[in-house]
Amino acid sequence: MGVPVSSANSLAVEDLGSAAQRDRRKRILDATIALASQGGFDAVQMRSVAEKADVALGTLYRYFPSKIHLLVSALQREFERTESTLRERPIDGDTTADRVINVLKRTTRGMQSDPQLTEALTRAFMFADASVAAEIHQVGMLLTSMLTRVMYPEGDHRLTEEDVAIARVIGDVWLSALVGWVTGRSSAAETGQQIEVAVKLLLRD
Amino acid sequence: MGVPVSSANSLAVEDLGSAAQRDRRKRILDATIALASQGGFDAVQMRSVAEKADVALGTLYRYFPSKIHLLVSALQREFERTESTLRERPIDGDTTADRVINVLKRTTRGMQSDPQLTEALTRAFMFADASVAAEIHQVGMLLTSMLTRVMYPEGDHRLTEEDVAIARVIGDVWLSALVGWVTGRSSAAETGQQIEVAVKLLLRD
DNA sequence: AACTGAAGTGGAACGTGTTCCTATTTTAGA
DNA sequence: TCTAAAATAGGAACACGTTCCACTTCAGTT
Repeated sequence: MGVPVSSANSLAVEDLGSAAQRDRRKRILDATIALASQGGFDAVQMRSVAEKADVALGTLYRYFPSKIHLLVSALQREFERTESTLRERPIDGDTTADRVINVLKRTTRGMQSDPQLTEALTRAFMFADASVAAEIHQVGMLLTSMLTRVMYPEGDHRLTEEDVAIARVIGDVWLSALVGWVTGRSSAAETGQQIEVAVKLLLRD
Repeated sequence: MGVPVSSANSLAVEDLGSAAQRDRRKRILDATIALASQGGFDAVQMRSVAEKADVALGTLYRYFPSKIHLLVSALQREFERTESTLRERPIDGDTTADRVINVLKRTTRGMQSDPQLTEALTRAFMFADASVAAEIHQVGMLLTSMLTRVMYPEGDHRLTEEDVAIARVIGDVWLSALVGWVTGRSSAAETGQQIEVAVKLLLRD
């Protein structure tokens, strides 16, 4: 058992020994983002990704066992970036609710500025089946922890179960709102509204 | 332009003139449910559905323009059944929260008793893109109205915007929980728990 | 009863995700 | 340095969603 959890799934960065391999992985994800950004989910075709990343199709599948794994991994990388950006700058807003709303709206605006990319990543996330559970779980944790940190920026706050539950519910609403926006059911404004209402319902302190 | 809205989408029951057509539509949805129930999303193959429904592939596509439309329409029919069953029997529970929790848990249990079918329908619903917006919207409305009715069983209650917002949030959480269960990220017990916590947070009266 | 357009049949064909195979290159260890 | 194993390249082949086409059947009109 030298190989960890990810053996059955995407090759995580930690699993990759050589610099060349890390570079290949990066090239693949870059190509994925570029194609998604330009043409959305349908434009991310495995042959195109392979070609753009200058990698054989078989190699692509060795790194990411399916299109969904690939896209969810891309989402994960993007999300980690967002999260670390967020970690740096202070969060403005007096109340807990305000801070959460600010952060979510800012993040949502960011995603809406690249609709095709958001469509691709969101749909992959939602379509993922059990085989992608590990990656999905990662993203879910990241989202929840991002939210709890925004709720309680002081590092010393001890999270109750209720805090975590609230963060989870907010995350759920955010995802639903995003799906609604991606599928053209709701406008950007409505999406923001939807999140704001939910947060205010949940965080009335 | 004799054909209404649904021209670009699935043929709704109302659009179908002859009894033979209504019957074909029914056969197709029955076949879909049967296949989904047996093998989930992947087992619902358009050729199999056509064969099982005793209909040509082209005809299947005339009735439902894509696999996703087909599955979402099946979901809609199932959901309407659930809803009308629910409408008959009285809802037990003293508080609003209790009633909502009871109904959601009962419904969830029902879905969990046929995991493959639930997987197929849920994934189709989540994967749907803009072209299925009409059908998805229908289902969303049905869910929200089902929830508000459970919240206020007396017909005379006047719904506030907040009531509707709460119903929507609960619906979002329910969907997320379902997706989590379908993808093996959470157990049936956790799913119930998740819903219960959210409802209690939102309906503390 | 014959005519006409819509609906249905049967099946070929195409695109893209996925798998698989062989030859070549790279890497690690002796 | 040499060699075996692992990784990659290149690409054929397969599966299933989707499209398309030629033909037949059906329903309504004259």
